[in-house]
Amino acid sequence: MTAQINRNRYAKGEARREAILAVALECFAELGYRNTSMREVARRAGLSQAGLLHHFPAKEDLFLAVLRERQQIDTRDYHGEADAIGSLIRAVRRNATIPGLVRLYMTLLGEVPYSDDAREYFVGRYDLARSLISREIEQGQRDGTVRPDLDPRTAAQALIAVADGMQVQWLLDEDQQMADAVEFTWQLMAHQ
Amino acid sequence: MTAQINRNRYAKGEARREAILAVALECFAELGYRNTSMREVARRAGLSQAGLLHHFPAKEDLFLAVLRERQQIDTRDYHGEADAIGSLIRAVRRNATIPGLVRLYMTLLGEVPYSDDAREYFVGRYDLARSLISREIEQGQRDGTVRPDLDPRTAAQALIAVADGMQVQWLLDEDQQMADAVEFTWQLMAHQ
DNA sequence: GTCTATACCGTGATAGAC
DNA sequence: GTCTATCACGGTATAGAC
Repeated sequence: MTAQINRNRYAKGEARREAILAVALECFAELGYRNTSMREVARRAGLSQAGLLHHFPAKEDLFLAVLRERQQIDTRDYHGEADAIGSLIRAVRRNATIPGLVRLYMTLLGEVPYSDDAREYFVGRYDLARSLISREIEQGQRDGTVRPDLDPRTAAQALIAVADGMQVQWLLDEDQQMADAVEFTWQLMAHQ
Repeated sequence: MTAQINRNRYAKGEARREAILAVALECFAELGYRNTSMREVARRAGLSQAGLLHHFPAKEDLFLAVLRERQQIDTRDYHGEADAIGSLIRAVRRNATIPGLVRLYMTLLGEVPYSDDAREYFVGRYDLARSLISREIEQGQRDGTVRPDLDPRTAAQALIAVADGMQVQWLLDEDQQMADAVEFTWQLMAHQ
């Protein structure tokens, strides 16, 4: 990327791109992917539809860019924390406080069967989470804080699954305490 | 509905409707909801687009009909079984063998944030599952087969969440043993 | 109940001027 | 980089024959 060589040359274009991306994320979360038109994104971003297409040649590209942005956030969140399971629980708890975020997540999930980009995003995300969490479970088993009879990989899968599944239930009824259910499951895995 | 008064009068129309519905379900599972056109459904069902519109005036109506059909199947499956948790695990295991079914499920879930019909369907589905499963957990606690310190409702939520969450992971990688993860979680809840 | 034909409008996408 | 103009397609709708 030449952006670092001469930042000013692309600064304006980059700023535009970022602004569009923020609008797109807002639209996807608010209206859903399929109910969001390029014209609406363009309107909210203050340029014409063709102007928008200069930055993102296809709607799919907008979708992809949103995915990539989220991936950066995820990776940073996970790597910044030594405590993968704690950060999973905290992330779930935090998600409930950010309007539209869980909606967006569900929208992205709904695209998985039909978009290779969406699949790629989630595969990477899950691989990372699974390996970090199962490693932590193994460590817990060595420390005697986690039941020694658990298969670390299955346990990690189950923990992540609870987090995802509870987002669905929360979306249907915001009274559902999604983080509590994840913590509950994690405590079941604790040494007896 | 007058269908019961004189069945023959509507038998042909009903058969057509059912055939269309089967095609629509196939299309949604294969192509996704948003990639399925009314014209394509009509083509596969062997009638014209206008003919299709006679039975289902809007695409949303097709979607709704698919939901209702699934709801019937679900209700029958759950009520036919005394063993709600066992039937949950069996359902998850069976889902992996029916092509497109998990895809369809994800597609429907993806519509939740934007379709009242989809929300209504899932709310009813989860309420039923949660109450049946939590009741069974309470019974297990009385029988001494389930840990007495568990909150039955939270445990039921977590079990359902694992089932849903594992479908996501399975969609990304069919090697994931989704039913095993549900069983694993259920065994964590067993009396120690 | 089903067809053909036709039309309206919103959508994603392209071409080419500035 | 942004625009106008234009396109083809899809969801929806209607009229009218059979």
